[in-house]
Amino acid sequence: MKAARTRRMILEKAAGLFNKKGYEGTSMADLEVATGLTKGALYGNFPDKAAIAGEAFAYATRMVRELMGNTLKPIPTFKGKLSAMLDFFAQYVLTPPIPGGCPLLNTAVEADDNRHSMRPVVSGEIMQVVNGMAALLKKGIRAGEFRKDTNPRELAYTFFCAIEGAIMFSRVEGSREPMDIIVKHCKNKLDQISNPLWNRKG
Amino acid sequence: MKAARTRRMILEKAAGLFNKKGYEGTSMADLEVATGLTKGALYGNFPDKAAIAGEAFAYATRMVRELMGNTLKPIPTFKGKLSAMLDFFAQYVLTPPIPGGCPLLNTAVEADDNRHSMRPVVSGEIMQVVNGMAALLKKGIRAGEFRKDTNPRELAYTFFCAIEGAIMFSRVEGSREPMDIIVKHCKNKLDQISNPLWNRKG
DNA sequence: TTTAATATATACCGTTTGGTATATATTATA
DNA sequence: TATAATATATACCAAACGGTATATATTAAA
Repeated sequence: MKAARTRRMILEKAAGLFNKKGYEGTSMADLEVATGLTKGALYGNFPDKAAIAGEAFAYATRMVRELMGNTLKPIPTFKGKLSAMLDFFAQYVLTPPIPGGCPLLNTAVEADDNRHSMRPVVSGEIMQVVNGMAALLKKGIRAGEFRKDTNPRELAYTFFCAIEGAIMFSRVEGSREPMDIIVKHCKNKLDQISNPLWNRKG
Repeated sequence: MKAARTRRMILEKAAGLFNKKGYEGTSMADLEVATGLTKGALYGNFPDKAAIAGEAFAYATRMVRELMGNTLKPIPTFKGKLSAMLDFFAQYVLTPPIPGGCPLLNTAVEADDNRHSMRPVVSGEIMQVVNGMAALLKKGIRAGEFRKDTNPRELAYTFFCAIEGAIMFSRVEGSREPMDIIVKHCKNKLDQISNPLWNRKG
């Protein structure tokens, strides 16, 4: 069927639009222009605007997750993976994989008071990222890369929140500086929790 | 003049509305309901919707700044002030002074791609907060509370970004847990940079 | 208390909103 | 290639949008 390709194209364009302009700020007319289609085609593939936005968010997070997965896969050490993860998020500032910055941040801020149905969805996606970071820290401890008194959960939460805050800060300021400071700080922390043997290694 | 009180009342209601529902998500009809006034009164006091939103943001940040200033004023030590600052931001999660969470976060996320004119305004407000934190750290170093190898600017950026990310996280999850973890982490950091004499003091 | 100035309400404007019914292309199957 | 199924375009809808002109209250000054 042709619809499958069309659906994907719509979601790709919609993901960027909603991420940049928000749900209320994006009109069906905007989607017509971005996709080069008409309302007939859009409503033929999706029941309504909310469905497009919902699937577009799922598309966006899947894209980012896949991209990050591919980036981390070849890296041998857990410290290296975490460091690359920080660099990956740091990219969000000027060259985000989905135009408009981090879909988690944008959708979370929009969904905390409005768009109630999106809250558990966004929350779940965030938990996946944080749990992923915590898992890397745990494995790193077991592998002897990190000190045993490291608190994986606390550190994962801290890294994630600092990075998301830095995305907000850097994007509104139009400068990489805040993000660079946060990434540097987090990498220092990674060095601090590293066992001497592994320091300067990954 | 009566207009002064009316203006203030409009801004007070508008600040909460825009902070909760965003600029695009808030209609003039919403403002009529919230204020109990009609369009005639609203447009008699402000030229257009953008002006209301702009002044409402200024109102919101001024309120928060005054509230925080009064909270920190009676605290004697710089470490105590910084600790109270963390607690103050932590409040944002469930009982924000302006309904809808942190105006800096909400407006920044909305303004990075849309509402271009608001970007320098939000950026300026954020820098005030970060510079305020950095100033407290610097004074704390000079007063002997904090170690001399502390980097005030880097730490202020990190605290601020972590807290803002935690506000986003906690609000979308509807739980204080992420924020509590970040506040605990930041306070630990404050202990780490404290000189032994001052530790456990304030 | 009258009057001039100010502030608010009412009624309306053109445009845009999300969404639908239906006609027309475009596919894939036989 | 004829045909049935699918996909897209066109034309339209009522409602809501931001904003305005003007009439009516309300306030402050004389």
